[in-house]
Amino acid sequence: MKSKYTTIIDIAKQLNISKSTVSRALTGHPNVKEHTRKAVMELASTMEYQRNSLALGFSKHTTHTVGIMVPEFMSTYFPSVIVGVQDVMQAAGYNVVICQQNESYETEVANMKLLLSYRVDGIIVSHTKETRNFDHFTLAQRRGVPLVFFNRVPDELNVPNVIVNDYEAAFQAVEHLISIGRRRIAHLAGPDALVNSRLRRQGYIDALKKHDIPYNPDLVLSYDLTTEKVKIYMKHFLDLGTPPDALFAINDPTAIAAMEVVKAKGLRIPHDIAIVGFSNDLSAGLVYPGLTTVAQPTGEIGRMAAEMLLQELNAKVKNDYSIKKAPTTQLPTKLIIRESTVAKTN
Amino acid sequence: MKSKYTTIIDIAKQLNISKSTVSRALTGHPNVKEHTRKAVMELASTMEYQRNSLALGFSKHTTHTVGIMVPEFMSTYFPSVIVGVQDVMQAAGYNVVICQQNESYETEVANMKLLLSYRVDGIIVSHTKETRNFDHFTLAQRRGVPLVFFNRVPDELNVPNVIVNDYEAAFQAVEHLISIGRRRIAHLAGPDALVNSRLRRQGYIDALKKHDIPYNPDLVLSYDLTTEKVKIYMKHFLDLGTPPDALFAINDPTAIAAMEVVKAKGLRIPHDIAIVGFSNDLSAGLVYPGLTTVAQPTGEIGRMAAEMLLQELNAKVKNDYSIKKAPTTQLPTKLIIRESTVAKTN
DNA sequence: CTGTTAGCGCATTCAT
DNA sequence: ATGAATGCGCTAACAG
Repeated sequence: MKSKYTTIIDIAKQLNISKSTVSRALTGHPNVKEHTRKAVMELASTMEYQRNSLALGFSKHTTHTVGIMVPEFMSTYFPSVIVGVQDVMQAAGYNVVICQQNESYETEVANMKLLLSYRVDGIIVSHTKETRNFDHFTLAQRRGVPLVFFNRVPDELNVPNVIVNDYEAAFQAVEHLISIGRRRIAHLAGPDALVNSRLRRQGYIDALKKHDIPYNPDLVLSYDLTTEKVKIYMKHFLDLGTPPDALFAINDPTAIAAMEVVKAKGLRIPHDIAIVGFSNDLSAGLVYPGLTTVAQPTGEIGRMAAEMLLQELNAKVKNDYSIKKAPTTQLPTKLIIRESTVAKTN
Repeated sequence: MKSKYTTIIDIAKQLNISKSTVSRALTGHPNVKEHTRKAVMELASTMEYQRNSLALGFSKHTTHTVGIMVPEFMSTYFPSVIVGVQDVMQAAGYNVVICQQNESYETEVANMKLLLSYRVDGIIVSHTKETRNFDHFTLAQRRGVPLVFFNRVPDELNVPNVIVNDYEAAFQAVEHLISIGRRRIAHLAGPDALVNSRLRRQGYIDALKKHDIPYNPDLVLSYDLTTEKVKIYMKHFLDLGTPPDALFAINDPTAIAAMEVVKAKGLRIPHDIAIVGFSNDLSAGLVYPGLTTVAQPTGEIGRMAAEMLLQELNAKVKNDYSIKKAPTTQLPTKLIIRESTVAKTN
């Protein structure tokens, strides 16, 4: 099968020189006569030569391409991290391939195999909420493909990662609720399998403890991050004999879905129930009332993850994280106070 | 340089058979003894054999991978189209690689070259707002790589595409504003270079005409889709001697930014000014008041675009759109009426 | 400065 | 049912 793409052989034939010379001219090798180089460049341009990265990666065992795997991208969190990653990687001469898992473990495994089969040089990952088995990640490591995790970092793996202090951020968020006089604070938590979900819950618990508010398990529900469940669980909270006067939600979509339930029931936010989310999704500033939430430096998270991956890629001797501790970068969060906790005083 | 990846040669050596046999076993060729096949499969599994797609695509001139290029993904529009594309393409056995242009023409050209250099089999595209030159698209066509456009489809190119009836949808949206008694309807339009921007503006103009409302150029501004500009232009509208009593915005982010300006000025929505957006972004239902907007079937757009691309890929004889008309699919829109045009009657 | 050659991993055609 | 040989496009080592 003859491809429509121009090859260096086509160029070489036309110019009556060897393909090596063409290759050298094209890659900017010093040992090429200026005249020859110019001729090659010109012909390559008119013939619209398009380098075959498959052949190149195939023969060089390196593709100058990295993958980024995210569990979903319907919130603004992951897209803005991706933009940060692209910034840094492209500046460093790498291509970035984006894979989206739709929160499906199977898709995650399939995408990992896809990236490996295309021999990407490294991968930046945030795993799905379903992921319990991490063999596909260790496989990459065994193949010498460095990984950098962010946001959802498995406890089970010793890998370089970029995180925020979920525990501390949650602690502060709940302290804020306490500071505005709330005592019956409910928490809609994420799946226990997610480390950041566990950390945020612990921050919640410890903040209560610090302020001598007894921990009430009835006010905490872990759920699978689907909107329908929020409605059910939130209704359940509101139907309690003594309903909560505040809610700390695992993330902004959860908080916003909960707000809908509260408003539908005719309760006022924050008067009857104050609400805090997490991540400062774009929509947090748009909903009514504005959602108090923990801002994460998404672009910076992406850039840092990319920097860390570059470190791995450029290491003269590959880091072996089966024998030494993997580096971690912790970035600061910031509590953004809006009207869902503090009503505007006009 | 020795790769850490297992190859069919490794397997062949261990089993003392030829790599041809291994290849046949792995690809499910009929002519392999059951015993041999089983041995190969088992060893491949224990050695964690990972097929080298580079080598395969390289020798077969086909990669079973398609690209999708989107101008941005901070709104929910493009991500949900992508999910639709992935649905169909993955079911058809194709891999999907996502590229994001950040609304930059240069990035678009670079990403196109990236995809071509990786020899993707086809590409689904929505171009950036900056794109005026389409050579990178015709290049793909000349290379025999089929393209399918959606949302932003260049007039200049005869290519398969999936669209909605922007003209009709805009017409209806404006008629809705007229039906609630508005006569001074402003329009924040997008760049003229975008076909759908021009169509929406024409729908706006013709709806006015139909209802004998004189077209007032002072009430129409085309802009570059950056939030800062919305603030400036919207303020300008509101400062007019007779400010508009309604706004039809090119898209939801524009409408939402405009709402902020209106609210900051102490005006009421929809009482003083009614607002309509376009695309039914997730945030349209979250802002206060809820934004009336034109819903687009995003998932279906992605699925259709993928179906059309599969048609091209499976065509026994390549369609030559320099001599015949490219197919187009038009999907229905739906005006979603919320409180930004019709206040709730409690 | 340039040409020749080997080799990357795989499917495939041609032998056997 | 299996092995040997070929070619895909490119870079780099080697030879001049």
